[in-house]
Amino acid sequence: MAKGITRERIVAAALDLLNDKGMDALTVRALASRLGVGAPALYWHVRNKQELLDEMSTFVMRRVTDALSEIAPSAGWRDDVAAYGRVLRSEYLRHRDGARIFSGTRFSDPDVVKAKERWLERLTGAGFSLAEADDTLDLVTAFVVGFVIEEQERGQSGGGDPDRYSLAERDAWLGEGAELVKAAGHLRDDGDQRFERQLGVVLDGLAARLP
Amino acid sequence: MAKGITRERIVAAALDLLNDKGMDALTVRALASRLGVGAPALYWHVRNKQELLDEMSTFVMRRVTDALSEIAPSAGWRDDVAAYGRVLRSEYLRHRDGARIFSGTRFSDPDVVKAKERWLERLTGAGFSLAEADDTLDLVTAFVVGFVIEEQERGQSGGGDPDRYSLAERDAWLGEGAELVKAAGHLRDDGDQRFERQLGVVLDGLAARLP
DNA sequence: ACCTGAACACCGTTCAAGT
DNA sequence: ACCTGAACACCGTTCAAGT
Repeated sequence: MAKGITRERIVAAALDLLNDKGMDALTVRALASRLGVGAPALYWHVRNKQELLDEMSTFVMRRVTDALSEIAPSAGWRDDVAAYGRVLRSEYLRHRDGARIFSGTRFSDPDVVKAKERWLERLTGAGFSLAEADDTLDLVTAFVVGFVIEEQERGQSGGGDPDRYSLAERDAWLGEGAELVKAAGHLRDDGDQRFERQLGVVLDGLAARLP
Repeated sequence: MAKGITRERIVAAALDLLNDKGMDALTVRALASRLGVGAPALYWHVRNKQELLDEMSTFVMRRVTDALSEIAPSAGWRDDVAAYGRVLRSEYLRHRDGARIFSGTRFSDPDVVKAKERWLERLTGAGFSLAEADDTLDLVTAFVVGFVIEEQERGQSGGGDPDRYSLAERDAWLGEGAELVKAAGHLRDDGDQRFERQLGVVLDGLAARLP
């Protein structure tokens, strides 16, 4: 039943399965059964599991570039770069462990890479040299990836150690001699706010490079 | 022969194996045979594979904090934070896929977390509020993690597609309509230099938050 | 062209048994 | 206390065979 397996349906089901059960449970057999077929059936549409993972990455990155290209160029480079960072973060957040799994992966689709062109145009148009524009995108990407990896690790830490991040338990676990660490833990606010603040710092640094 | 397997020897051998053969080849059986014992022997010293991976993370992070505490406080916060970033990067670089594997992981040793205390002291002493100091360390950590993930992915891309990153092939693969992307690719310099430049941007942004 | 059934080599883990 | 041998359930992948 529900036949007509296609490459796209496989990728979509794989992303669903990843969100439901996590990376360890993303197995060829579980994926196949979710699609109502036997495991070997998938090998007709996909060379091997690695190719499936690559396809998933490409799908996610294509969503990123689609979302990015829907952003109308705004008043200045600062808002544009901020929007870039926010979109990248929110697309990573859609998928369990998205930043760790889908960052720094090679792309099997040239269009994904070519989407960078528009952003280099905007930034060089705003007064950045090409090298600076390239650095800018790299830097913001690196920050977002690192930020969301931490964020997702903390969020869905699931399973083994549920209240490692409960403040009281954490304070006790830290013991003596870490008063600032404890106090900082209690100050720690919402992920969105921390992201905006830290993104602001990066943008300030970039602004300092412009005439 | 060569008995006397201990927890530390297991972790060290696991890190060696990771560097030699990569994450996929880091299997309990391969690790055991490298230590001259059968696979079940490891389960006397370690509860399961996840605990082994946690122990590896803790080991790596302890090296980071050791390296960090050997840095004498310098003239100003800027050099201190720069040194923090450089040490974190170089320790990640010691291990294949180090940034992806060892970032954002939970720590099984309170001392590793407590090492943060010294850095919060330095930064608050330099005029940052506690919240700003916490943001500062988070931001630099996030940047380094994201940067090194990309760097290591590119570096040892090994296996399947060896010259995806050869410039000529890449230009051809990109096709038409991505002239800035191509030009930026040719401008791209050494990883150390890109790291220092981008770290400098982050530090400039942090400086803008100080009185 | 697309899928199944059976099989292969390998994996993490357990457990009785040895020393 | 520490390790082995044999076994279990599961994994990715292949391949002949079905339709």
